[in-house]
Amino acid sequence: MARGSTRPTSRDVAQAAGVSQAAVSLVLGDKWRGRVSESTAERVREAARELGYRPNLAARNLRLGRTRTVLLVVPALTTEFFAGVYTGAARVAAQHGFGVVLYPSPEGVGPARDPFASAQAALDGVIASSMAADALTAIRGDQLPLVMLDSDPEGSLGAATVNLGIRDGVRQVADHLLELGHRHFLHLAADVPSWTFDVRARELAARLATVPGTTLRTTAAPISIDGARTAAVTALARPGPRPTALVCDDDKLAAGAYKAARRLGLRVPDDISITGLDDLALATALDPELTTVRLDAELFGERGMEALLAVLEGRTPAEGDIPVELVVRGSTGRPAS
Amino acid sequence: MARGSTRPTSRDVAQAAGVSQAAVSLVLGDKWRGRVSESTAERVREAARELGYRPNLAARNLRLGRTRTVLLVVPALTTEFFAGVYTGAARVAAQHGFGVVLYPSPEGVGPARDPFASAQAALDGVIASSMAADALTAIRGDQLPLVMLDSDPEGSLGAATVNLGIRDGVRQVADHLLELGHRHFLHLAADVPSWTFDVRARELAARLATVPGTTLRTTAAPISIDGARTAAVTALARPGPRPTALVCDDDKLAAGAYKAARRLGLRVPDDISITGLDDLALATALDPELTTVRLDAELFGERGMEALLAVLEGRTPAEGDIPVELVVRGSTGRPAS
DNA sequence: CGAGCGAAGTGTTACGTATAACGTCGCGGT
DNA sequence: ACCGCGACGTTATACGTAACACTTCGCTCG
Repeated sequence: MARGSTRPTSRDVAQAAGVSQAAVSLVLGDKWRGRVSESTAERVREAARELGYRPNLAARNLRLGRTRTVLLVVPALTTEFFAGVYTGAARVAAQHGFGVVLYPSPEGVGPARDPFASAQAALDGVIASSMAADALTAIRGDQLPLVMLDSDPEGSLGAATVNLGIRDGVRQVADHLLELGHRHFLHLAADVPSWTFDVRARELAARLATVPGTTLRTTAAPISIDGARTAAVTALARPGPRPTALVCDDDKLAAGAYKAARRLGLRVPDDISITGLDDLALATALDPELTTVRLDAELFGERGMEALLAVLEGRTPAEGDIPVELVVRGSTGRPAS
Repeated sequence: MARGSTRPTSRDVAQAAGVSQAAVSLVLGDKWRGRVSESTAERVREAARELGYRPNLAARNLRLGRTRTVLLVVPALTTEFFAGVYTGAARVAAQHGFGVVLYPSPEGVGPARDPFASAQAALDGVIASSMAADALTAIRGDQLPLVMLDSDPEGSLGAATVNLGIRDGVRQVADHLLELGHRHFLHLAADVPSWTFDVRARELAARLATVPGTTLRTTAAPISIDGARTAAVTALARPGPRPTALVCDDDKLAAGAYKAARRLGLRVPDDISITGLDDLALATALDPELTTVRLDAELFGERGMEALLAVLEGRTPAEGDIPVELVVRGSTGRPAS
């Protein structure tokens, strides 16, 4: 189905309205006050409507060297978390006349070298979360303004960063469990090399190290419910004193931990306390409901977009982590002494 | 942080290599066989590398009138289902040298009129799922080749459609429950006006109508776990014979149904059988695991992309629904007679 | 009465690329 | 001696838009 004849251009509209192309551009660009009479303006608008004229954005982008469009790169679409990030970013963007386009960073989908090769045509900047280093340098090579979400402020090659208060969240989880009397911990860690997960491990270890008599073991698992289940079953079956608290890197891993506990005949929270991180819908679908750390994904997206706008306008982005909140539900309790 | 000086153009590369801009275009476009000597070609490539040259895609798009980029519009990012759709579409696209960009159709994020206003600059076509009718006509107005996912073949204004075998899936669910002996059904329906949900309702009603003595009630709920819980609690508490089978429009609604059952003191599946549709990770995180219909999201995405490529090349897209599969787990059983 | 000014436009150019059309040069064939 | 041709490039142009610089004309003001 070929594109009919060919799309009408502003020149076609001009001819139909009996004016010059420049006049059409002025009218449709809303810059005609005092330059074109109301009657001619209306004639132009009418002609445009008649022909079904749509400006060719490739041409406009070329002319203006700017697109009012931004790319949001997300690690994967497997959780609703990034849906929230997108929503927040899109809201702020819309307020400033910007659009947001998503690019899930491919994992096994073609070479990682061309995340934007295709889209870059229409981009003013990039917001990226947990991105491979080579892709990162590719963007920097493109000189595209870049904001990193939840990334190492040191290693981000000078790009602006916006971070959640993950460290604070992990500390709150640790404090909560310590207060309940737990001393033997298992950390179910995400099997993904990323700063945001490194921080979780470091902070948990650091906090527990301040309390004498605590033990901490760690096991890594892929971020999937069944991967987590397998890893947790193995780790919990190991000899030695069984941990009474299972700290998971995110809610999905926690869901796997529930399955592991069921399989081993352990009751939550009587035999073992479980915590997550994210506060997804999944958290309240579990039985008992999951004690977790609520991350405000939308606020995260908003702050990311605001930072990018700041960079685009030559300002310095705001600093400071986004606060998080411990949500205590039924999956944590006192350990059986 | 301004863009350094300004990006190097092909002309800059030409000057550095001591050739014309046309030669640069030929070499970098890999069309130089028999037109440029190997040594000059190498000199051009070297200069391009040196300057860090990247072609301006806006200019290229303008020149070629084509972008090798495609937009995937998804209704929301709240489930992993569309992650699979994207993965499949991107895989096929990559094999054909195309890229895919995502656009979550905004719900309350700015006017619905500009889903692509921003991105359209760089698009050859659109794959869209459950799209509002006005946005649909907007695309058609843009003359952009369009493939609709899971949409009414009749009402799609002549656009190509690729559909899952939802009807077949619903019929399998109904058959399974009827076979177990259920006669009193509650349909927990998604509160979203969309063909894909209409079909579920129609097919379920049609199938049950063929068996004398069955009853079917319906209640609508927003697609969220807690929205579904509320709706299900209300519906199940209504007077009259309590349904023994609860058919949910998707897995997320089913998770809400579990919560409702817990709240009402009903055991699954002894007191009530529950079914979902999607087979998300959520399905096996529930206790007992959910009987549901597995949709092959990746295959769905692949078929969608293949259809769009067919349209772009003037071919006729393949026909036929994508098969689905009933997965029986622990959430369905015989009703207490 | 002429300078000046605002309204209402138009002519032209540039953005960076891809490619069709055009040169030039040396050499082999007749 | 001259034509033709392949190798190696270059020149020129168009894609559709936005915006700068300019023109024309009727009026007002000093």
